[in-house]
Amino acid sequence: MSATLKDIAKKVGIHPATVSRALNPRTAHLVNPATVAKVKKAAAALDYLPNPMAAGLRTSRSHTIGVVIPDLNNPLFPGMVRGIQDTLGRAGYTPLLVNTDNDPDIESHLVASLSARRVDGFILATARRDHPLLAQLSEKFPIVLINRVSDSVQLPSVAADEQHGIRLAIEHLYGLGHREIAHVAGPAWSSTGHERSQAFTRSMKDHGLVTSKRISAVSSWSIEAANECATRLIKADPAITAIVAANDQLALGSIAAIKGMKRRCPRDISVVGYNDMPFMDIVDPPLTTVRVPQNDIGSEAARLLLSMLVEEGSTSVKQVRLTPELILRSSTTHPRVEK
Amino acid sequence: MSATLKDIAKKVGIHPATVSRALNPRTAHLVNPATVAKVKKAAAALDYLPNPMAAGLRTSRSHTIGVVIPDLNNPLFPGMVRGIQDTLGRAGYTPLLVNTDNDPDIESHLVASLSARRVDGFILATARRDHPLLAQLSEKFPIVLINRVSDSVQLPSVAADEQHGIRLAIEHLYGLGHREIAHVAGPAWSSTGHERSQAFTRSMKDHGLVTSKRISAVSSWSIEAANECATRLIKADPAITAIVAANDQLALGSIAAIKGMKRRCPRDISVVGYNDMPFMDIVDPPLTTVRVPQNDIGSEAARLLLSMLVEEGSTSVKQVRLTPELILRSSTTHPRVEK
DNA sequence: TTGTACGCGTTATCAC
DNA sequence: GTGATAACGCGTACAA
Repeated sequence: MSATLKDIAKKVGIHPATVSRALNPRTAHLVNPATVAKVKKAAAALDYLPNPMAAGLRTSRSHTIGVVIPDLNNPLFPGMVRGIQDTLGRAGYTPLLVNTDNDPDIESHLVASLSARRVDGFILATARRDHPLLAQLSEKFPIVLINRVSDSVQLPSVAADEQHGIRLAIEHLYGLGHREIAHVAGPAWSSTGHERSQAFTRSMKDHGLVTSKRISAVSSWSIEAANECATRLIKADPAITAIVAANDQLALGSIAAIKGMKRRCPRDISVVGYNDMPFMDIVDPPLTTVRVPQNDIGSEAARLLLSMLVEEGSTSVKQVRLTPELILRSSTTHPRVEK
Repeated sequence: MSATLKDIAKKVGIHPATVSRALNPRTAHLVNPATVAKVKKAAAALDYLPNPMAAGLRTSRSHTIGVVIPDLNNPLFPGMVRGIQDTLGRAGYTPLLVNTDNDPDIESHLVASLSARRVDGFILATARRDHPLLAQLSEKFPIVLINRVSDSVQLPSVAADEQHGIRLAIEHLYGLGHREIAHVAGPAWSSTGHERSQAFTRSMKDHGLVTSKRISAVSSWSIEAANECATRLIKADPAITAIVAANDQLALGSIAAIKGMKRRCPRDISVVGYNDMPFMDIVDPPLTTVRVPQNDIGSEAARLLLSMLVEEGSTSVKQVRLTPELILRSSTTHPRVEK
């Protein structure tokens, strides 16, 4: 039990309402500066902490944001979550973090329980392209999507510029002399997988390169799935000299496939990843990859949501795209000269 | 604005207090089963969600737990956090997660703001061995320490059995034939670093091996620091055939040091890590390491804290130790036979 | 078994 | 510039 407004009021000899006004920055100007000072001193002396439940009950705002991600163990997310935590925290908001494990039922359940907690808004990082929940939810709450965009509903979002990222990868390979480039694509249900796959096709076309039979999608974002997928691609077309993978796990699987076929990366086949997860600089070979600014995505999303919380009226839907960069390491090199 | 008890009461035609009793599992037995049924139906129809702020204001319990970790980006923590989230969530509690970045000032600040949020308890994963905060905090709140124990105060904790983990590593190396084993220890201020270092000395003694001049502590848990540290150790004593590192990062730094001295791991020097971070199976060489059950540490800590919340009276301080296991990979082998 | 009455700590709206 | 008062939604001792 810590001190309350009433305690301070008693100590200073004024009414609790005045104490409330004095302590609230938005209303402090209505109060005599001298009494404000006295109140503040008394508050510090009693080490008063405002009770957010009482305030929330009155104002029906919890200063709390629901953050829904698939899985914290996926190295993609801790960076984003930190970005969110840091900017929300600075603004006096607390993120409530939950994991869906990519299960729509669990997701519905968790979103419901966050609603019960009276969150003031949501940041959603779930990856499915279509989701019935989105439309309903966005009518009741301010929402920001991260690391994905929505197909159906038009919603505020913060994501990497996938088109640009994939282009960086292909320009790099093209510059090294590669022409026979394949794509290990992400699952079809995934928003990022879909976008990167489309970006691949477009960028290849822009370079005058063919993609037919050179794109194959995995069923899940796993090393094993990518291993199979890449093996299939290489067997189907032995002329391939480079692979663009839709993320780092898929790149690692592709490298495993290359090794499994007794060929070498990058000597025989170059590989480019996507995301730059931790430790991608010390795998074998160190992975050339497109780095996504994960922290920035998180903090930008938080900023966007906070701005939506103040200007309720604004109808414009902001869709922020952050620019990725290519990190050059050892998994890419010139294609081997034919003997 | 969702429905309230009053709305349900009006719909059913009874008093709000009765609705409250009917909906609260702990008091439902006081109510006519027939009216309970009617109330539940009405609640579902209006999709009533209890307002936790109002309940919390009344009961002064927020059903919220402060979870304080150094940095979510450190791969050690996501697993523990998931364990915490999952078990707390099942019990109707919500974790409030904050990062200290190992800065005591930031930590004090965050703990204060979590207190302001009226958390019902704390799970602390901060690593410093001594911390003035602990004693005070533990008087006001139920606390569980994870991944560390406290030197000064006797507090409930959940951590890995470091003694056992280090012993596994040394027995493994000993069994391979190693006798000249060095230890790249963690920072002195770190609880785990300290414990593992002590465990190393003890286990070596138990095997009749000498440790003098074979232990050196890094100043931070970084690959670079370990690189320097291991280089120093090897230069000082070229007879060393194996290194036990206090965690995986230090193991990676040690391997880098070995490579940097134009020697090979494991051919010239074997290395054992600790933690089994993600991707340690695909670094070069794949790392033999002691796996800590991170999820279990988290869920066990949550369970412990929850039990403390119900039985306020209990004075016994539980200190749980979870058993790690050795993961055999390719960074260890027989010592090279002298020519 | 159900209704009454009150208070948790805060803030918004009056009136002075 | 400040005080009085009511209300946010819920839980609970007490009365009926």
